[in-house]
Amino acid sequence: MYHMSLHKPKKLSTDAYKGVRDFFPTEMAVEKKIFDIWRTTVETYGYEEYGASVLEPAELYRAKSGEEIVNEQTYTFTDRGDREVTLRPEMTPTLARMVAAKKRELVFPLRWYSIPNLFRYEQPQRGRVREHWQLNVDIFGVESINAEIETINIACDITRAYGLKDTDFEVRLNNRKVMNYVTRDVYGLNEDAAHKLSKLIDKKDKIKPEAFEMGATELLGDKAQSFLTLLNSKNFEDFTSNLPQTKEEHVGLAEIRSVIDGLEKLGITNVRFDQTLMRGFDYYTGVVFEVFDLNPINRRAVFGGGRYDDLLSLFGNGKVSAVGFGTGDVIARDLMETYNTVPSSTPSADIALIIIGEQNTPFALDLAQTLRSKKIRTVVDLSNKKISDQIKNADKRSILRIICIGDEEVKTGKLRVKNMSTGEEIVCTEETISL
RNA sequence: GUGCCUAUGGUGUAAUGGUUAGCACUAGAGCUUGUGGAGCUUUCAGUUCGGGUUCGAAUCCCGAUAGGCACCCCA
Repeated sequence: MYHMSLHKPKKLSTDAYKGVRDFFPTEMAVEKKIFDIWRTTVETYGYEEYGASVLEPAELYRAKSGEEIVNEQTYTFTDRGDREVTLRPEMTPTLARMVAAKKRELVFPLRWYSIPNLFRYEQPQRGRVREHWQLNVDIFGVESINAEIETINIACDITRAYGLKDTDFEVRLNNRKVMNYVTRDVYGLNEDAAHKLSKLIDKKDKIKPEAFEMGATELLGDKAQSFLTLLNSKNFEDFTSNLPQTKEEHVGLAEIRSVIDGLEKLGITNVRFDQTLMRGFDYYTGVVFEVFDLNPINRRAVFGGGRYDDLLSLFGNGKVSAVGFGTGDVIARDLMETYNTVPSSTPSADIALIIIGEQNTPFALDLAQTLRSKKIRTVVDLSNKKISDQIKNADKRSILRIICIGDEEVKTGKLRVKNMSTGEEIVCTEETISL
């Protein structure tokens, strides 16, 4: 126990801390179901689970994300040894650290997944909380776009397992190589201007067309109009034909084409090239993708990921090609609620033992052990209440079967297993009992 | 960090500025000491907090706090 204020007994709030969730058994059952979908799906692709501590040195994120993000958007504190510690806001740096650490002894290609809880210090709103659980799926050591195809395939399998049909969602693709080619080679921007332009593209759907056009003109001058035409291309073919003539197809475009073709061969046709898809991370180097629910109520991406071939070089161990994605439990819940596929809860036990008369408790406890040894989930009613109350209680918990244990049963050893939905009773003994 | 909205028992809700703040659900007790789902009786429990206006505030005003939503940001 901890000390409460001695002079002023103030009631403690029963609310969970801002932006984090309590999981009461009803909610926990749903959470477990989500994790179960994640685990069983990725394991059919041969992925292995890994884990790590929620605590990381703050510098792990500073290296990549910058001072401001660590200070303002993470939970960071100083420990007793004056170390800056951060509650992990994402898993990828931890994963990169782990893979880099054992790079020489790991067998590639590596297929790893994890379900970490992640923390972000932000204003909670729909689809966004301060602590969430996220499935992270990554494949290391595959240079070809088959890695992209595999991970997107997994993402689609999981989305379907949530209860969505292929017509309910859409995979959106882009390629950093293409965007770099467009901004640097085609429009001749320097790194800084290219970065600004990609931020602007990211905002395109959120700001007014005039504001977007103005921003584009600022960066591109008289080339802005041709850029706008390019960016407003309706589809992939349209986009490639709006690009200025080049001798041969750019490698980034070829990758996109291959991913779309490869997925189509696997029966995934709800894939669309989206030239405005940027994703916030700077570390992506190739194909980036998101999965979106087409129902506008869920505005946030269901999945997001891409290729990040350079990240491991942060740890000075050379490059390792990598493709991965993440998806959260919050959006999974939102989707299952939207599509009415939230799994119903299952009873906590297969059978309830009802005790009539306290003197019969030892017999019931012994019988319970026998049942459990037969893998029958057994709960003993220890309330000493009236028989009707005990039966009511079992009924409220949707426990399908009961046995009443009174003087008569203890004396004769004859037990009656009652089925609560049919009312049917089966006579047996402790030795012959089964469900 | 900014803006908008909201705040009544555990939950969901009702109450032209004017009775003792009503109802439903849940939970507890009972009608019912060997068989449940129904019904009836009954108990516990509420105007977020602090000011102000008024003869009178759950109701109107101001502030605080909390929550939701959106922006910012998005790993």
